[in-house]
Formats: sequence, structure tokens, C-alpha cells
Amino acid sequence: MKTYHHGNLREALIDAAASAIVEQSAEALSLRALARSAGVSQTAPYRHFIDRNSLLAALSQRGYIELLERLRATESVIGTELKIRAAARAYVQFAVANPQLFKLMFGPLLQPTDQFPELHALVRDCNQWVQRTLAEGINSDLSRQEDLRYLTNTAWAGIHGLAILVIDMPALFERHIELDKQMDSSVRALLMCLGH
Amino acid sequence: MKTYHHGNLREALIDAAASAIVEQSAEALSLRALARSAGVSQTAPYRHFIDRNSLLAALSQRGYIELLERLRATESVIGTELKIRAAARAYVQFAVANPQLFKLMFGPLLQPTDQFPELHALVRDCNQWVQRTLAEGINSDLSRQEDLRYLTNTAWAGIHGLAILVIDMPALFERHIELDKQMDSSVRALLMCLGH
DNA sequence: TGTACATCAGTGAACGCGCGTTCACTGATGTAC
DNA sequence: TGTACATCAGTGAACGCGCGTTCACTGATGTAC
Repeated sequence: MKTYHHGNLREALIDAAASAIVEQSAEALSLRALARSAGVSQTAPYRHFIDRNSLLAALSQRGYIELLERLRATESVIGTELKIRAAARAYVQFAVANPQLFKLMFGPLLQPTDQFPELHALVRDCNQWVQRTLAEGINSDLSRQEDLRYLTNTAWAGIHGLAILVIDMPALFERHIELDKQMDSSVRALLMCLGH
Repeated sequence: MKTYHHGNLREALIDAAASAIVEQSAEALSLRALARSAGVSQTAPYRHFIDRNSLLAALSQRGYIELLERLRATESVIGTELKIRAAARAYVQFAVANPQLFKLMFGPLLQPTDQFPELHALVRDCNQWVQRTLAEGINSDLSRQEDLRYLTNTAWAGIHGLAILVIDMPALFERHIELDKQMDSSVRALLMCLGH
């Protein structure tokens, strides 16, 4: 059964990392542990990744791909407000479902991402998707193009901050606070700030 | 000059930690390095802290004390909107000035804080101050008390998210984005969401 | 004022740990003729 | 179809690192009489 050649070690290692990051922070992941859980010697990973950060970059990439999928899936929603709402919820739900991965993706560990071109492109795609979607949701005349960016940043910060607070300060959301209602409240604020 | 007894090693170690955290994340701080930079053997810290986390908790405490000072200093501002604005700016400015410390304070490393009663009390004070200040700034009738909390969480998330994005995704704020203007935009959104 | 002694705050050696990475290697696979 | 050989994807030992923490210790300080 066991072959000398694994066949798909690269993917298997990223799988192992994806499992491990459910319970530990990305900083706590070690190449050796991942190799172990893929059933392979500790030096085998170096056939597929030049170093530890390259593997983490691949993991982050996978996260961005899933996040983008979830976000793009909301494009079919009809109506500006409902669309924005669906996108914001998808964003927060992804973060809550994958807290450590989310923090790897939006954290400083792999930044700047210039070193990892594929990841870099995905980060850019994701940022652009968010900015564009929010910009399209704006319902008021802006005197200048520049103001648009401040507005979309503000809106994004509201959603991103909710995600981070839920992950890092769970105590805030314990007493009778339901995440669904909290998201509704935040989405309402977001829409208001976009002029709805 | 050098005495065998340091005299104030406890504070000196926290000082060293405060210096070190300017450039590294809290995770990267090591007791040994801090002892070294305090000019003391690597085991000396154990006279003052039972373990590494206790020292980090003391550092976090100091951060909360400063943040609370900065926030309380805004209480003298006259006028609800200006007061909220000043508080939000103080919060973000503290985060930007002390990014790694801010992340230690609001991050998962020391959470739950039950283990460190003094820190725990400060965290609670800070949360309460923020919630109360935002609640006092609300300018609309709320049908139920419960809704208040969702609203203040939303408002806080907006500010906290801005702080985190500025720290972790600096690329977002590079092109012609001025932090001051961004804060104004976020504060405007915050006030709008509180009913102004 | 002097002395015996308890206590406090340091020291330095050592333990055991897991890590990232390099190195020379070997077994498996694919390909040219 | 068979064989020689290049290439690929693993192995296992080893290096050097810094860490948190424990231990028995010692020098400095404070205090009771």
C-alpha cells in the first residue's frame, strides 16, 4: 500500500496544515509536525517547498481562494442592499469558521507578500473585489473619486473589525449576543455609511 | 556602580519588554533576551514572575493603563460628537503607535485573562469605558436595552477594525490615503450609526 | 554598637525540548535507443 | 522488449540554535537581641 513515492505530497502537506491551523495559530505550525502527520520524513517537505514560509503561503493562498469563492457566490444575489449584506456575512462567517487561517491571511506573518507572486495576486484580487463591491453599493454622490476610497475603507474596517473582535475577544459576544443579530446590526451600519 | 541587587528588576524587565515589543511581536519576546537586555542572568526574572506569561501580562497591564489614560483624557472634551471623535482617535492612535502591544492586549495570547486578576480588571475597565462612552453617545430611541449592546459593538468594531487594518494591511492605506482623513471618515460613520 | 542569623535577590550550570535546515544517500520512476 | 541511465522524490543522521525552566548555590541586606 505504502509507496516510497507519496504521489501527492505537496497537497497532502497543505491539507495537514489546513487541519492543524484549526487548532493552532499559524506561528505554531512546524514543518516537522506537518511532515509527521503526512507520514513522511521531516526533510521530505523540502522537495516541494523551499522553506516553511512557502508552505504557509500556499495555505494562505488556499484560504484566499475559498474566501473569494464565497464572496463571488454572493454576486448572484439580487438587489444592492441584499448583495452587500450577503457579502458581509460571507466575510464574517468565513473568519469565524477559520479564525487562525483568517489571521494568517490578513496578518503580518507573510507580509509583504511580494515574495509569493501567486499569493500576492490573490490578495490583490480579494482586496479589489471587496473595494469594488463596496464602491458599487454606494448610494450617494461623491464630490471626488478620492473620497470613495475612504468610504470603502471605513465600511470594510467595520466588517473586518467585527470579525477580529469575534475571534479575539469572544468574551464581548457572550452574554445574550447572537452573532447573526450582531452581523445584521453591523450590516445596517455599513449600508447607512454607504448612503442607504 | 553595579550592585549585586538590582533594586528594581521587576520594572526594568517590563521596560525591556516594552522596548522589545516595539519591533517584535509578543510571541517573539523571550525571557532570556529580556533578562539579557536588563543586564541580569537568565534566571533572575523568576524572582519576580512565575513564568513568561506573567511578565507578558504585566506588559499588557501597562498597555491598558496607558490606553485608559488616553481615553479618559478625552472625557473633558465638550460636546457629544467631539467627545466620541476624540475617543475614537485616541484609540486608533494608541494602536498605531503601539501596534504589537495593541495586538498583545487584544489578542489571544493571554486570553482568557482569568489567570491574571489585575490584568483582568483592567481589561474589564477598558471594555466598560468603551461601551459606556459609546452608549452615552447614542442619539436615538432604542426600543430595547438589548439593542444598545449590538449598536455599541458595531461602533467599536468599526474603530477596532480600522486600527487592525492599519497595522496589518498597511498596503491598503498607502496610495494617497491619509490616516487622519481615514479616521474622520470612520468617525463620521460611527456617529451616523449612533444616530447623529 | 556589635553580632548572629534569617531572608531576599541574584548566579551559573544543566536538562530536555523542538525547531529549521543541510547533507550525502537511496529507492522508484521515466525515457532513449 | 530489454537495458542503460538520468531524474525525481524520498530517507536518516546531524548541526546549531534558542528557548523555558529547575536546581543548588552565594552574595547582599535587614533585623532581633
